[in-house]
Amino acid sequence: MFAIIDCNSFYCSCERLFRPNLSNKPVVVLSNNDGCIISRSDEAKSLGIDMGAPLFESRQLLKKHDVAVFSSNYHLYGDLSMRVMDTLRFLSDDATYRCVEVYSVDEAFINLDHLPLNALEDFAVRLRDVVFQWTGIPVSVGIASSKVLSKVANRLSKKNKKKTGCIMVLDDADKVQAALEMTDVSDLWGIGRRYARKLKEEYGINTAWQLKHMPMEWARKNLGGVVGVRMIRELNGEPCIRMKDPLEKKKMIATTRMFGKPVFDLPSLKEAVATFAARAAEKLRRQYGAATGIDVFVVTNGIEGASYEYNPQHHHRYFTMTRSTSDTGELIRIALPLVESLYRNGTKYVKAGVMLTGIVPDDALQGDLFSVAVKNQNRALMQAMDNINFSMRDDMVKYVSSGLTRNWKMRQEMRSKRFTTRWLEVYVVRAG
DNA sequence: TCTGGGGTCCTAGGACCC
DNA sequence: TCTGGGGTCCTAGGACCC
Repeated sequence: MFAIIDCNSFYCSCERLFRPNLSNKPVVVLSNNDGCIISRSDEAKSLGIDMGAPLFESRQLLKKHDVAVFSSNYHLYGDLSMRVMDTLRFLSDDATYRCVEVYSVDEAFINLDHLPLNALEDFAVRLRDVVFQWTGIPVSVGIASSKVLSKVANRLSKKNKKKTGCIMVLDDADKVQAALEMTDVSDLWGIGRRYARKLKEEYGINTAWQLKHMPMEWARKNLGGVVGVRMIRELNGEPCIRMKDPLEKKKMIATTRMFGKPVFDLPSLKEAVATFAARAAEKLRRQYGAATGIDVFVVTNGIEGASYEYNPQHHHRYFTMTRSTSDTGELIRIALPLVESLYRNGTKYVKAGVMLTGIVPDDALQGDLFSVAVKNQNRALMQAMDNINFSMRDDMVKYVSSGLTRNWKMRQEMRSKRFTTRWLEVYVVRAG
């Protein structure tokens, strides 16, 4: 059996932790650049505020109902996420069973094969209560025989919190049937917009229960090949999506941002790309990796003076290196000519990014037959830089090409303090 | 007039997730 | 005026190999 533990309205719950006066009030958290609404408390949901709604469209509604609005504060959420995950690992004896998979910042799967069926409900209650007691974050727990079914259970547990207490265990066929019958295909984990529409319009399949009874061959043809087959099996309670090894490294690392305001000039664009390359390299070194490919992209949105229209166009350039590297300076040197070659005078740029691919472990750095012995990658320098930036302040030490003014920096006008990760911003209970 | 079979690797692009 | 960021997996098709 699998459990999925999901933090309720995670970002909002984090904000509320330090603003207890907001505990029954509507709260929303915005995406980077204060663009869209990406987390909503229950009270905000019931006001009809949609997930992903652009802020400017919801301003009226937010004001009318006195909704508390926060910019996203990833230092805070990341730290609280760690505490929740640590608690889950502790409660499930992860050191012994190696059974916790952190799936996202606010979700984790736990493999429960070592527990008897009749112990599942109690275990779920314990998870919910102890996590709340130790971290202050409310969670929902769904348990079933496959990951897809556990997601179904989790979702339903939140639908009617009073009745379920945010816990649902699908441990017999009747419960599974009832759950699948009340689940729309579009709410299944793995069925997105496209497939949901196709299923409904072309095949008249509306519920998860209907989908469960479709033949494998049909799924192979019409639902993305092996992915579709897996979906049918999972719906039938047969686990096909394995637990991921927590030691697995990322295969791609990206750092991308919308600009706070549009950029028209090349120097600013280069500054941004250099900054993103530096950030990406930092992430790369954190997993002891080195990259062989770098992809730089910019996003344009019409030309200066043209009337506003949201019609983003991506342009990118790729470069494959003869040997992998994790050196910030080297990556910046490669990235800058790429962005120069992309730049067109008079174009309005709204976003840019750097993606590192072809990631290999950095102890297996492949030498290059045609260049002199590798100069140790400036590794000592990189390490010193990372240490300073980690312990003091992001960007305490940086490359000049990343710029000093940074006019393109994103907007974050309503960010709360980094209560748990910055000494200067620690929560004050009593002054003096 | 006619032109094999079997395989690998890579990239682009689509679909999905939170 | 104004619409996030960071990932994964899969497939098709081209280039190339013997």
